[in-house]
Amino acid sequence: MNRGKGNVSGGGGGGDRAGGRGGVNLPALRGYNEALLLDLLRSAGAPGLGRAELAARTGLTPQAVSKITARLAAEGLVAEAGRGASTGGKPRTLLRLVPQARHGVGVHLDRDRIRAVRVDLAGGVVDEWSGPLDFGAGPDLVVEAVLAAVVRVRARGAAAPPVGVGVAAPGPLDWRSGVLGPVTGFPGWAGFPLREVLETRLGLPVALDKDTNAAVAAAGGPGGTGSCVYLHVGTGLGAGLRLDGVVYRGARSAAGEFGHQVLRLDGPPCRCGGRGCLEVLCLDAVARGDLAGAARLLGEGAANLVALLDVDRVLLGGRVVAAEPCVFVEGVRAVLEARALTGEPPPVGLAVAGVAEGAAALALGPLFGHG
Amino acid sequence: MNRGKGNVSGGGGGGDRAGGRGGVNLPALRGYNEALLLDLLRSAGAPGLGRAELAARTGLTPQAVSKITARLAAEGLVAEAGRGASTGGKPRTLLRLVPQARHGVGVHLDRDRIRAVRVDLAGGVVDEWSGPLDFGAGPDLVVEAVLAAVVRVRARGAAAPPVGVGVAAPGPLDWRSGVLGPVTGFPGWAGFPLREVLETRLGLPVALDKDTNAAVAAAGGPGGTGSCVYLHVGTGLGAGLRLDGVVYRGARSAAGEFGHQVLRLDGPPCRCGGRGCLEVLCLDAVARGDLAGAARLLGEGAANLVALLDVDRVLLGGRVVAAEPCVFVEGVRAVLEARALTGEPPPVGLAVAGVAEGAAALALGPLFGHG
DNA sequence: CCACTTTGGCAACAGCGTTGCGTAAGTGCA
DNA sequence: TGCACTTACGCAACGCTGTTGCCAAAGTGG
Repeated sequence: MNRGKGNVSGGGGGGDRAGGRGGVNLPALRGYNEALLLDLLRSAGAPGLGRAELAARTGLTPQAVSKITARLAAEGLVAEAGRGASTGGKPRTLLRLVPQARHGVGVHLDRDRIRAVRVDLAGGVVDEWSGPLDFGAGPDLVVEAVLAAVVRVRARGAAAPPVGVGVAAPGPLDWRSGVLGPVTGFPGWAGFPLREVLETRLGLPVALDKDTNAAVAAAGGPGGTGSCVYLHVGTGLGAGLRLDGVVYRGARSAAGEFGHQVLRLDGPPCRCGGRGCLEVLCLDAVARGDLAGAARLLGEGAANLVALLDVDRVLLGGRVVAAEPCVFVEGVRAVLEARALTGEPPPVGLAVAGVAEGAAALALGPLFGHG
Repeated sequence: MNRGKGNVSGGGGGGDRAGGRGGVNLPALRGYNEALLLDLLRSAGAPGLGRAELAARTGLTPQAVSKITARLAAEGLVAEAGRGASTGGKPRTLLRLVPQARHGVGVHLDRDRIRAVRVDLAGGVVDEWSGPLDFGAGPDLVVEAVLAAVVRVRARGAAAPPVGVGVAAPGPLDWRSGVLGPVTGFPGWAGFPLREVLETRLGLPVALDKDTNAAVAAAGGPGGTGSCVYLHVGTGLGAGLRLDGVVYRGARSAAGEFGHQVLRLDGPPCRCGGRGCLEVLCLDAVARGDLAGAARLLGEGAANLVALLDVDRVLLGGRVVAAEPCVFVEGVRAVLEARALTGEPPPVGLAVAGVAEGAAALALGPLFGHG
């Protein structure tokens, strides 16, 4: 292992990922530093960064940065982009990411639709396609649908193949093994090794994750280091957690069960067996047409979560939210404001990027050292 | 930076810790791999591990492991410990950690007591001392008390100084800067740079953290990789989170506010301004003498948390729990059992190691690459 | 016009894990 | 008892990493 030679994605640590951390050898170190610089350049965005600035941020010497960026430039991932203002000496020659150098594909499997996007390294959508889907039709048909969707957005001709394909599916699923669980309403999926099947059929690395996790991966934007939660209100309630910049999935990939927190002991019974779960209360309010009330309830749940995890930002999404975005954003914000323990509550916003974009971001993750 | 030469603690990544990740150079790589092997040997415990086994677990070559362990042996951190059983060839010569090679000191500042321990590398308590403390007497007196406590447990004579000193204090406090916040009941502490002051006075690295974080760091035991929560019931309610093996502190070091989750909308008012917080409900039950009811309420809050974070293990501690441990463990366990969404609920136990031991573990963290 | 600052490349270097190969020390079978 | 085989592990040479020393380029400011 750790024979990564010439490929940027070779970094990350090596070793078996079962259990503890792996050892680091020189190819892994090289890959890590390359990914680190790529990540910094991606975060920096348009104007670009000078080599000296990269050196200061990473703690590497300017000479090392020059060597590494030269390798990245040789691979076409990085290019010079004019000069910056002088600070009393020679002006820095700016470097920027070349977004078109590589691509990633993301696929969102919803219960009744499929959407696929192809994104460049900057996260911009280059191509997209969506169509109907019957998730309940079972693995075989859905696999074919995914393959067809990937073909539709995949670059044709001589262009390089995508770095990887990210697939976002309804939970529960085991992220480590890539195997689906008993999806609510579609128990027939339980135990299907979707990631493995897709990797074989596509011949590409596949990242399979829950839709909420994909959403929060995209929502965070590139290179985010803070903590952020995505709250989804649709058929059910779910949460995606990005803690200290990385998606948190929990010991058994089951983290994010946000809807079954009890908000009202002795409240109405929930399908989970409990009573007074946020999901029951919130969806009941939605069914009654009381969106403001639903938003307040969602806010209470969000406030519990904000207090526990001290997050930077709260993002909302899902079909119910999309119907009346402002009502939900304002309702949640008001509750967070009222329940803030100290200081400012975290800002509340709408998840702008889609789930498919998030899945693509997960597929590109290893390139930037987030895999 | 990154000039670590000959010192094991030099690893970890280097670079400024503000913002993103740092770059890795050769000294940092060396330190990382040394810490990794030390961590594996610590986790392995008594019988020891062979070099070949270390190589298999890390992904490094056997030759690299031999070189690294030779360096560690030269520093006295590792020693050979007999031979293992043969598996068809030459039997492996076992290596084990030398617990006495280094020490760490942990100090627990409670509201009315101070306790200090000295632990060896295996986490075993070598020396301990405790005495009364008036945390409200203010920073100056408490700093003197800490210094005195460290002197009492510190190894005398020619022994090497401790690797570091960990201090656990009531929150809120800012872990990154080492500055205390407005501690509940003792607002005079707000803004006091305890870590900096102690580092100057002691001449040793100091790790300052919330008591709940220290508790969960110890509770996890050495080298844990799963997710674990520690729930504290004392004057208030608090939680320490260890997610994927590392202590999670949140964006502003405020994570773990477990007591102010709303369990009963329109319940009794709480000092935080909300209504029906777990803390109010639970402590009211305690005040009424209804410990079983308090345990059930704690269980409901724990179940919310378990569902959200998918933790492996739940640990209980604090004076209220200590009064009737079995009632709380059984009560929480019963609720988790009833509210388990799928599969087995995580086991519930008592936090056996103390907070001071956890503080010491935080001080030893950098040695094992957990800093 | 010149001193100064800052950027960034070339070449030699120290140090990391890796490769190739030899030796030590067991097991298993005839 | 003898021999083939397996496994563990060290020595020496090596390739590749980031680092250091030095120098050219390209600005600013008096």
